[in-house]
Amino acid sequence: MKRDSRLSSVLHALLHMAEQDGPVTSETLALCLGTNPVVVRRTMGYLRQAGIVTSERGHAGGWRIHADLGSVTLRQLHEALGEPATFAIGNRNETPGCLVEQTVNAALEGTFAEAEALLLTRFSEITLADLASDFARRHAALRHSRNKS
Amino acid sequence: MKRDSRLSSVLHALLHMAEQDGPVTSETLALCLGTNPVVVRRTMGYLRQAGIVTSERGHAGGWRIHADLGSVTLRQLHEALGEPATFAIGNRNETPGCLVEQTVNAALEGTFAEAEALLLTRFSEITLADLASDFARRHAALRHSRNKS
DNA sequence: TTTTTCGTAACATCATTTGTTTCATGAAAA
DNA sequence: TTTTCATGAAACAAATGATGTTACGAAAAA
Repeated sequence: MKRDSRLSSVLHALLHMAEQDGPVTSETLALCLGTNPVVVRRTMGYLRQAGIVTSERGHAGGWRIHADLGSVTLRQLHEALGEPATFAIGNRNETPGCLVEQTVNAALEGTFAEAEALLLTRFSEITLADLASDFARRHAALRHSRNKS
Repeated sequence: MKRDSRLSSVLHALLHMAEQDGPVTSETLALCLGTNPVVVRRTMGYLRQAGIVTSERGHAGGWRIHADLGSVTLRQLHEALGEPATFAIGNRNETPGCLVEQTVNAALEGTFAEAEALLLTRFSEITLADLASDFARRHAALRHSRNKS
């Protein structure tokens, strides 16, 4: 199953951008992500529409975070990306005439809805600032283990 | 995103089989599901391997449920199907060298794991018997509303 | 005016599920 | 024994959707 990795991508990009003072180009981000600048523009475009980042053209242009790291949640990013389908498992037929299938759909939908609600709740509890401090912790731990060895 | 609808399919098939006394052919199930007999065999084959159904060839052959309806949970069916990926959202790179990406992955994986655990717990709480009685309730309600009108 | 960089459209590639064709095999009926 | 009905399985085709690529236009700064 091919998974939508855009949330993962934009998080990766945003944390790299958070480490920089100035704007970061699509080219640079594409190198970080191992992809293509056009894909970066396409994906980051959703975040621009949501007001989370800005972009500037020409010399010294690129992408900037246009929000406080502590105020941007994973849920906002997920919404900015258009709330892509959460589950890779689904009903065969969304509007069945068959009563048996309606029964099956209802059971599965209820269960998926519950799991999705939990996922979105957790997403709304995690900010970019949280991830940035996680990263700082990992970075420090790595330096420490390097010094020891 | 193309969703895996096999769990939905086998549930639909199993409930139809539960309504029948004798075996049900792949041909009949394919008509119920709006698909192809070969697809039915392919999918039901997983349930046979798990011992949930049996199949017989030749005249008066077909598929039978080989378990008590109350003892088969959605989780067992999900496992029988090979535990397909739950989420349509995932990490871009599963084994990143980049520490930023490791941080992002860890955060997402933890969240997804929690949501998946909830989903599997709910799956383990729902049996075929539950769905069958749901169906009976819907069926009765439909007959009632028909009589009134 | 040249270079840099984003914006966008159009198309190509790739992966995965689902559907289809085909033939072999086994079991029961004629 | 032959025919019919059914599954088993392999191989291939179609459809879908994310991702990658090419190409060109527009804007901003050197």
